[in-house]
Parts: sequence; structure tokens; C-alpha cells
Amino acid sequence: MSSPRKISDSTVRRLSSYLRTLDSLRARGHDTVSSVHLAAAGGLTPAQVRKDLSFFGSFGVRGRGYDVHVLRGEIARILGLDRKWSTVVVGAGRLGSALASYPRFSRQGFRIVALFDNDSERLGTRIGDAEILPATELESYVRQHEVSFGILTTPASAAQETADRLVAGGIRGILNFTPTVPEVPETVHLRNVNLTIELEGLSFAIREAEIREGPQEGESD
Amino acid sequence: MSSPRKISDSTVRRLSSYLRTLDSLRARGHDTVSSVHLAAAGGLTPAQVRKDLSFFGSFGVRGRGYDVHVLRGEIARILGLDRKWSTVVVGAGRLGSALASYPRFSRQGFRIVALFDNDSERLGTRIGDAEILPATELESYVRQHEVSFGILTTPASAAQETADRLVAGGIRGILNFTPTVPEVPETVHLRNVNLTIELEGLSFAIREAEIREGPQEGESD
DNA sequence: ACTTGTGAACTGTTTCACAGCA
DNA sequence: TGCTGTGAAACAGTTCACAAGT
Repeated sequence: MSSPRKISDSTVRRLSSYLRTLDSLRARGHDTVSSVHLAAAGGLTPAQVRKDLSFFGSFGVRGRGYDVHVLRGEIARILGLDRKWSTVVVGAGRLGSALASYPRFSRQGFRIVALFDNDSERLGTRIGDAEILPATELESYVRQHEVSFGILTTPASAAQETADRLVAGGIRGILNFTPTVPEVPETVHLRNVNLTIELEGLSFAIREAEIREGPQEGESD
Repeated sequence: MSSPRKISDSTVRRLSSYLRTLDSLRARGHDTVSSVHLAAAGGLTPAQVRKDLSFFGSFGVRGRGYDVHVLRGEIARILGLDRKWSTVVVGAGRLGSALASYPRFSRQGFRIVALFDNDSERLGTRIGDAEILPATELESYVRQHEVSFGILTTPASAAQETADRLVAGGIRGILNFTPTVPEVPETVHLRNVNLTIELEGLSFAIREAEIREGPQEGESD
């Protein structure tokens, strides 16, 4: 009766990964796929795949597996990819411009409709289909064009103010690339991506490995 | 006696966040900080902060808190940020170029020493301190300059081959921005960043909220 | 009095193992 | 027979609560 309730972030991330695997299977002409195969492609276990999908329904056929096309459609729907999401990028520096023209965003229905920046040098330039507009117009643009998502790539110092303007305009979600975490009302979904953390994770892992293998003075025991 | 063993990814990510908080405290002239304050800045609980740190040692003083400068140094050391890590970017498109000039990487000791690309139009251009070199030289460059990390921003179709070249050159870690997951030996640390997944997480969250709040026909209960 | 460091309790996630169905 | 869907078991991560140190 009731719809899925508390789905973990890990499950949602894995759904995205299944979607990509299904895309690739579809491109190669496969019609059905088992949880074993779906798991192998993403380095997961079959039970994990079945459990993840079971939160949302019964999409497979016992003894047979999943229909690639059907499952792809179901996951796309679950992830909300069956619609177009208008998206703006705030901060038209190198990272913002790169993200604005990132082809995989538009392919999944995230349509970059405009960029915003304070630097008057940059105004009017087009990035893909989108134009760079003055940041002062952010709130009214978001409201008038019913923009769903804002991608934040401003300097850290402007992050909170920019988030406030997005929220004032009625934004639904913010993907934040700045190293600060802006305060937003809980009706607005916030997701933080910190590229430095990813590299720090690598350097930590290497340092750990060195400690473990470590003191290679003389022989090991 | 023995060093920390299995540290969870979440703990490592939080350490990175503590580091940024400490940087900001230091800049504002604070000398000591309690787990309560350190937690509040990152939206965590004090117990979490103390537990995370306890995996690595006892850095605080009971009744008093942590010395901002000392703790910052300890965390930087734990994360391996007390050294310089030579890093190359493979794929000098918009995203690769943006990452190569991302100021926060160099600030944490990740020094971008070169970019690599197949497109001869791009060769020789400088991005920050680094030059764009032909991808054919990747393996020998990595070996000769003892490069630690490779950031992968090639098209998906070139990801595995590029990862192979990095591995052959003796790379220690790969930060992969392509939507495929390349196979690497387990001595090489791999971290995948998928920007589309982050936006999909947002659209999922909004769709979920709609289902919950959902049928706003009539009154709610 | 105050705040850390940590075992113990709790909560959440993953894996197991098998009943149910094609 | 083969593979899904799912409770139950195992494991991992978080929070609690308090002894210990200054």
C-alpha cells in the first residue's frame, strides 16, 4: 500500500549504477539480465541488487531474471529521470563552465538553462545552450523559469548568499561544490560534493597501506 | 601498539571536514576547540568526533578540549597531507582543465605536474603550471617523475586503456571521473566520482518527497 | 567543573539461505 | 531447474553514558 519510506543513500547510488549497466546491456542488445550479472558489472553481490530493487517492487521474473528494458524504465522512474529538470549553474568559472557543458547531465534530463556570475567580463557568453547572466537576476530567473536545481560553484565566500537567493527563488535542490555547507530550509535538498575530500581519501589510503606494509627495513615476519 | 586498522570511509571523510573546520578556526585566531564545537560546525555529534579521533590517538586534554594547531597537524598527517603528491590529469577537456587549475588541490599538496590528451590541437597549452602532453608519453612520464595520482577525465571509451597506462607507469592512486569503473590491481587505489549520480540523488529525493507529501488533493492528515 | 576517551547498547546495512514461483 | 524476493543472521557504524584525567 504505502510507498517506499527510508531508502539509504547507498541504495540510491547503486540504483544509478544499475541504470548505467542496463544502458550498456541495452546497447549491446541484451534483453534479460540476472541479479548475478547486474551485480558483477558494479562489483556488488546479487543479494544486494535484489534487496535494493525489492524496496520498490517486484520487477523480475523468478527463474528468468529481469527484462533489461522494463527494469531500465522502472529505475529511471524511481530516480525521477522520466522528466526534464531545469538546472542553473551559479559561478561561471572553469568548474562551473565545465559542468554546464557536461554532456551526461543533459542526457539524464538535467537541462542547464542558464549560468550566473558577478564578473561582467563573462556576461553574455554562451556555454552550450545557456547564457551567462548577472547574478543579481538569479532569484527572479529561478522563479520565472521554475528552475529545479542549482549547481553551486562560486567562491566559498559567496556560497551562503547564493544559496539564499536560490532558495528565495523557489529552488528544489542544490548541488554544492564549494567547501562550505550552506544552511538551507529542510524542504530544499542539499548535496555536497567536495573534490578535495576525494583526493584526500586516496592519500589516506596510500598512507595506511604504507603503515601496514610499512617498515620494510630488513625482512618481514 | 599496532596502528589503526580498518577505518571506515565515513570516518576519513569526516576527518577531512574537521580539517577544514580547524583551518577556519585557526584563521579566526582560536587556540582550543571542544568536540561539541567541532561537531556543530559539520552537523555531527560530539561523540562521533571523539570516536573518529580515538582511532588514531589521544589528541585532546580532558576538561579542556583540543589544541587547534596540534589537532590540525595530526589530522593533516593522518590524511597524508604532510607531503607533496605529484598528480597528472588525463583528458584535457573542459572538466580536466578545470580540475588541473583547481586551487584547492595544490593547497592540500596535490600538485598537478602535467595533463595528457590525444588531441594534437591541445598539446603544448599550459594550464597553470602544467603543460598538455601527448597521451602516448603518459606511462614514461609517470614513471620518470614518480607521479602518485592520476585524475581520469577521458571519454568512457578510453578509461580502461588510460588506467592501464597509469598502472604500468607505477601510479599509486586513480581518481576516476568517467562513468565506467576501470579494473586496476589491488595495490592501486581507485576512487570513483560520478557527477551524474549526485544530481540523480537530488531528483530521487525530490520525487520521494512528492510521494510522501504527495496526493495534495484535499486536506492532509 | 569540565571534557575527553571508550566499552556497551543501539541502529542501520549487508549477507545468508531458502521458500516460492516460472 | 533456475532465479527472484525476503525474513533472519551477521556485521558495521553510531550514539550513549560514564569512568578517568586535569
